[in-house]
Amino acid sequence: MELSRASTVNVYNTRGRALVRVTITQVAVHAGVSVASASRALNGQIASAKTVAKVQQAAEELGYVADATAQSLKLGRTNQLAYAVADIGNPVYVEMMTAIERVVSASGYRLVLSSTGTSSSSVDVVRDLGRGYVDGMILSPLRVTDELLSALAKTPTPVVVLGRLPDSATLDTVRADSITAMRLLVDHLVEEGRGDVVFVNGPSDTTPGALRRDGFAAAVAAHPAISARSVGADDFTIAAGYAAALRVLQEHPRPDAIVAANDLIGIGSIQAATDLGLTVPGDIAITGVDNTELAGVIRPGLTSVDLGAEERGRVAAELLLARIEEPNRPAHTVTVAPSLVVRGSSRARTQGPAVSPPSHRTEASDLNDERAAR
Amino acid sequence: MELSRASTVNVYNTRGRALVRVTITQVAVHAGVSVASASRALNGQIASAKTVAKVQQAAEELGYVADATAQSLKLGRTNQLAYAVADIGNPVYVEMMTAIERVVSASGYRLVLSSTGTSSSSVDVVRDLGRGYVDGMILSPLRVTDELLSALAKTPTPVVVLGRLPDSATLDTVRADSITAMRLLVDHLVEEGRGDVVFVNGPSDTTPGALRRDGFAAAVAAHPAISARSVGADDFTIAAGYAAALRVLQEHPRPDAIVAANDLIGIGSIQAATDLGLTVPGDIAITGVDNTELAGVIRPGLTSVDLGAEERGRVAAELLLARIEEPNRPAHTVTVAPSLVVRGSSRARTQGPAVSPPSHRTEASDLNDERAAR
DNA sequence: ATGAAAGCGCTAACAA
DNA sequence: TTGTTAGCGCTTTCAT
Repeated sequence: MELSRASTVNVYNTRGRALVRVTITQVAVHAGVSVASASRALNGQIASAKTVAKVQQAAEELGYVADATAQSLKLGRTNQLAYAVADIGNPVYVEMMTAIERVVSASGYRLVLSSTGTSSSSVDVVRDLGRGYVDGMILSPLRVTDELLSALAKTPTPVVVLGRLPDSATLDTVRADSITAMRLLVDHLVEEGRGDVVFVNGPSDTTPGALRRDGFAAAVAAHPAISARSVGADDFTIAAGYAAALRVLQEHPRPDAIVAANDLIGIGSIQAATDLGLTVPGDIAITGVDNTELAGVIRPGLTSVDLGAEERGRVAAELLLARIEEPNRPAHTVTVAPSLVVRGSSRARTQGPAVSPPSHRTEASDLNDERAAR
Repeated sequence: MELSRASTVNVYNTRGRALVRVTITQVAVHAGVSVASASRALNGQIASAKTVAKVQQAAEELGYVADATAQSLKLGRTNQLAYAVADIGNPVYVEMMTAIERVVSASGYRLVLSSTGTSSSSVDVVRDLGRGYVDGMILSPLRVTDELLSALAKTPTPVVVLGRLPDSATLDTVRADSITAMRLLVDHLVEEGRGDVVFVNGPSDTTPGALRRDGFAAAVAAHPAISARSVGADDFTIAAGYAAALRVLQEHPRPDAIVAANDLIGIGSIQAATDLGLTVPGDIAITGVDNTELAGVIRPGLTSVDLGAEERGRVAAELLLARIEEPNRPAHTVTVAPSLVVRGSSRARTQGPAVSPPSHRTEASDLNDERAAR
């Protein structure tokens, strides 16, 4: 094992730790009953009070905990569900995870998070989770390939997909409505008097990238008077958004609005504009997508369209629980409606610095900003 | 199942999905061999080429995947490790997770993330993971209680703790050096001519909160000439930091420096100062802890002390792998040295807006800013 | 090289 | 109410 030269390492004697696993057989022997009685006593099945007492004391004394793999093998379920997501660095996925966790833990499941991004592909993750580690999984794939669809079709484990799938795939799915979302943003900018809009996308070979690009194209088509085009950032991150926006803002003529494909790109765009000495929204209006907490925290506040991450997570979890309960039920596709949240970054006039807490859409202080959509 | 009124729901017919799990027995029958031969063929044990071919084809045709729980029960290991963390919304934990994942996946383990924050306590998580779901775990507890120490002592699963433990606990541990970290920050601020410093802590009943508070107190004790005090934010978040800083900055006399207990509180403090019409660093210098990506992204850049999250994660993973391999080895405590990263938020004079990409400490553009520590 | 059989730790059906 | 026993799916001796 290599350790950094900068580190200090101390070594202590290991106390005698109980690295051995105590089994139910040992508990039964210790309590003077059969393993069946021990199992029943431990699981609240019918057993005499005397037996229960003896077994519980024996279990306590020996530090018994039931082995999860043996229990799972016998019972055919693990009481574990997985949320598999590519990019846990994006706050919107953390928000979804929190919503999912709330629902599944209320139903007695533990949620484990599988990060598909780093070393393994989503296909590997689906295959692996399909081996019985979990009773069901919620998948947020960044790219939907034929290989992934085939893995999804083959896995015996119930799956719910967050994101768009081809119509041919009849799986439970929860989707955002990118078309409406982009229309809300473009309509808003046009209302605010912007006429030269650039869409700063993430990678367009990802599902969200393709959908938001198409949504933007459809939205601007409804406004023949404005000028619009798209560029791509390398990633859905602040740094990539910064780099892409820097290029866009140094062109001539400079656009008067940037529609970023997500909040991170939008925040990078605000920083780029500020570093170029431009004012937001005076010189340039900037909007994001996802309405993450950061959008309310940055100055100026980032106008963003809320894709309902919390609701999508919650619904996905509910669909998964329903499918586990009834494996052959028809597949559902749920589309969650977006809503626009207008903040300072896209208004026609700048407001003076006001003392108000950074707000998120769930906070009352934000309600003034919010506009209903659809 | 309840669905939001705003949502659209479509229902399709379910294609006949293979919800049944195919076992190795079925593969063996299909291939015309015994289960033992099938197992050997599948696992690369000695078997004739003919047998291997037959078995592999049968497995392919039937879509066989070995059941994880049965395999785990038989082999006594799961090939899974867990990272249990309270607050996955904090980017520093994501950074650690990424480092951990890199190490463990190189050794053939899958990493699962257990979020201890939301519904269950860390004690529950330790107990649950100790049931055999995983071969080992890395724990980042926010609070170290006697109950947690007792659960840690009892679990048969190898554990590495990220954070400080009482000296009586002889477990593998990886720690940051809060004392040195806070000293680096305070020394830097004094050098820059600041003389009235407020420490905006997170909850001081957490381990990081207590350590950073003590570190700050020790650091200011070395500078009798400056005035210093501490206040507490409700949480290690941007919003809580904003609220706490707002209070501090409205007092008279106003301090000329804020030392925030982490970057999120520091960013909230910058926003609060800006919203009050103060300039950073002109009117007030602000520093953070953790050197997360956000510190390089915000304007002005947030001076921060890097606690070595990447290294701590990597070392923790290495310690865990070493312990799994050799369960009775002596316990190691590794302390990772901090380093100061100076950015615009704490300099004596403000620099004009410069066009440079948002930088993180790993990027070359940041090297100019960085000062070696220790 | 292959097959029969034991057994990982647990729960549940059946008998007593 | 309790104990005996089968068996979840897999790997691995042990014979052959």
